[in-house]
Amino acid sequence: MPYVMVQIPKTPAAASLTPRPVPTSTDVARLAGVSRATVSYVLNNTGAVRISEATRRRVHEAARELGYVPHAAARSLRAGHSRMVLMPAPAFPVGPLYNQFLTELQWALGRLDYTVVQHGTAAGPHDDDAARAWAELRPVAVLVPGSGLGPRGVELLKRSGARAVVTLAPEAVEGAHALLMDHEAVGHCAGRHLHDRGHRRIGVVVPAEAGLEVFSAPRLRGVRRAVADTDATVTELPLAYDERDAARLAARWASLGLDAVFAYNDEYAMLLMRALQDAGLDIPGDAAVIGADDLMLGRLLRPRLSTVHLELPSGRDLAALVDRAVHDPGAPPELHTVLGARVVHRESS
Amino acid sequence: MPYVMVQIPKTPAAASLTPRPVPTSTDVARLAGVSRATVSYVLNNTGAVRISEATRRRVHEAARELGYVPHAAARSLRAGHSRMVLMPAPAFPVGPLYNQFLTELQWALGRLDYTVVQHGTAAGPHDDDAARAWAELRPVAVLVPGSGLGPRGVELLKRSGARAVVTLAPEAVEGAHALLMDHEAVGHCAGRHLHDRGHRRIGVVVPAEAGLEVFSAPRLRGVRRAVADTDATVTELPLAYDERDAARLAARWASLGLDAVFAYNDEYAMLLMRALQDAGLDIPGDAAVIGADDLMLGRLLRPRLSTVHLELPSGRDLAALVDRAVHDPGAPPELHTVLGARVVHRESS
DNA sequence: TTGAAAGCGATACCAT
DNA sequence: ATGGTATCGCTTTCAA
Repeated sequence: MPYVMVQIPKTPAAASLTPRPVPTSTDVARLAGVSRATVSYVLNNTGAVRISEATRRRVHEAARELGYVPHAAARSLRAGHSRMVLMPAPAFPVGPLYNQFLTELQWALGRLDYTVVQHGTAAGPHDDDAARAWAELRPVAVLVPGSGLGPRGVELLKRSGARAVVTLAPEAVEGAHALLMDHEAVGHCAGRHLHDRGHRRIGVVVPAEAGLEVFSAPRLRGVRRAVADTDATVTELPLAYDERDAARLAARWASLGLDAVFAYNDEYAMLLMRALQDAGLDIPGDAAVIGADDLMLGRLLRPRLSTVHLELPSGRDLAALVDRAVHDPGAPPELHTVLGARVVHRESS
Repeated sequence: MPYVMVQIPKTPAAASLTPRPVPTSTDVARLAGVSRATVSYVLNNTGAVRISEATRRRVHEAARELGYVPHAAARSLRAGHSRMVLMPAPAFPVGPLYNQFLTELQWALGRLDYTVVQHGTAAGPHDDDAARAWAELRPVAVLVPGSGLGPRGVELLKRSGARAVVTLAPEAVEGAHALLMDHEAVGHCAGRHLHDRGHRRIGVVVPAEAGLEVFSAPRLRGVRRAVADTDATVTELPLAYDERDAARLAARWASLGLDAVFAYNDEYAMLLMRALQDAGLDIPGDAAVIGADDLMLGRLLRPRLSTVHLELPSGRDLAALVDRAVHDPGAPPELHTVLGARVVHRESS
């Protein structure tokens, strides 16, 4: 590590030679002079059993003194279930929109007394190994962002005790609840908007970055669908998220003969718009530009960036869905369409 | 939920009336006609014990047929340890920089065979409850972003078996390894840059958004320190991340009598710069602006945004630190300074 | 009001 | 080469 490094001077070297074993409820019981059962009763406030105030105090005291913390694994092993909601880390780079959604969701599930846990192992395409890794933790519910989980994975999770499996992706998976993020609708919106405003030769930015095809492909399809049966054409425009590639694209803009572009999202839109302007093109005169995600960013550009505003489900609603599903695992999968897409027309289109 | 909803038509209603219990190693043993011990040997490829090829096949077969997945809780209970690295969700809104760092880190730890788990419960300021919640999971290591964990929390985690506690914050915590993100250095950089270029009345944006004080306070201090013993003044400028507030600030700009501003980061810088431009001010003539984080965004603005480039530790390095610490829990805490900060001078300052 | 003991699922030692 | 069994930490039923 190429950084300054300092050893803390004062270090009681002897302290950790024999690291004390982690205190268990047995230790607490011994110190308090009661049985393990009593410890459990006191610390869990078991209603059905009455324990004298004096004993309670002694137990709490002992627990505090030892720094006792119950062992979640042992507990859920005994209980036969946990309240862990597992969420694999998304396989795609997440934007601010999605991030806020995640935060909200975690908070909402926390309020419902679930423990939210993001598992570092993402799902490859139809990857049963990933599903198995998640299943080992015996979560009560699994929330999978993006594709990558197949029907077999869902079955595996359910057979491992997951009472609810929810996917958050463009397409539903057999057996799982689905929050359908209809990215085709996003493209469709944008495409129709551009067509309505008289544009006929439409470019669609497709990010070169890996992991984004999940979103970019349906968005492209959406544009195609929007102008099908018209005289408009749709041209795919691969673009990496860096200035050089944007400049290159801008340089050959004239030769492409396009009059409008749906730039995948606001960030790519900004990148491309800047490159086009630097190449001397007028926005929207020479080329209309529209992004997506409705980031603050777009409002600050000149001309102000038109965009497709996306409405993600609220964390509270999704948390409620999970809770419902956990309570009634037998219920048939719910399929929700959760991407409200609408054009916010500003000045760039 | 205000969205289209569809019930999947085909639902074998009877299938889940009595949800089959989750298969255990006992079930596998029974089906394969062997003992649980043998099952364990086979599935874990135990080297010390030799099992006939025929038996192995039968066991694997049975496991596959039942969809058997080992129970992580039971396993780690028996083993007395796990390879879970726990990371509380950061309490502050994370930017793209930090996000990429996290992704890289997860990947690197995964390569070292750790299971990375993000716990939804963030730490309040010196909140022992949060620490307790994490300790219940008996992680082998805990990685805490931001402040919020006190020495007591560290002690609690260690007494619960955590072999490494690493904080990622501006200040070290007694007993824990620390990756010191020296945000004061960021402010110092920016402050000195502005001063060197002849600016004397310096404003410093302090985001109004909650959770950001952890970063904004030391950055402000850094600027103050940079111009201490000079004739320059430093003015604190509270700013919410929205256009209205930025416009308000821009409107009273003249009355503030400032000639330069360190805008906390590139996003706030863009917001403010736009507002100032809209108010008719020339950048950098009437007001020099510098941001931080060196986002792509800044290069696309006109004038191009000067910024403080931050060098975060590589995920691989941090993963290595964690691994080292896990192997030698007795070692004294390492203190690393991990924010390489340097000014990238462009056109806005 | 409290304690003894069974059992959750997986593993590893010690027999056979 | 395989099986019996004690054990990890905790909860809960049943007895006292």
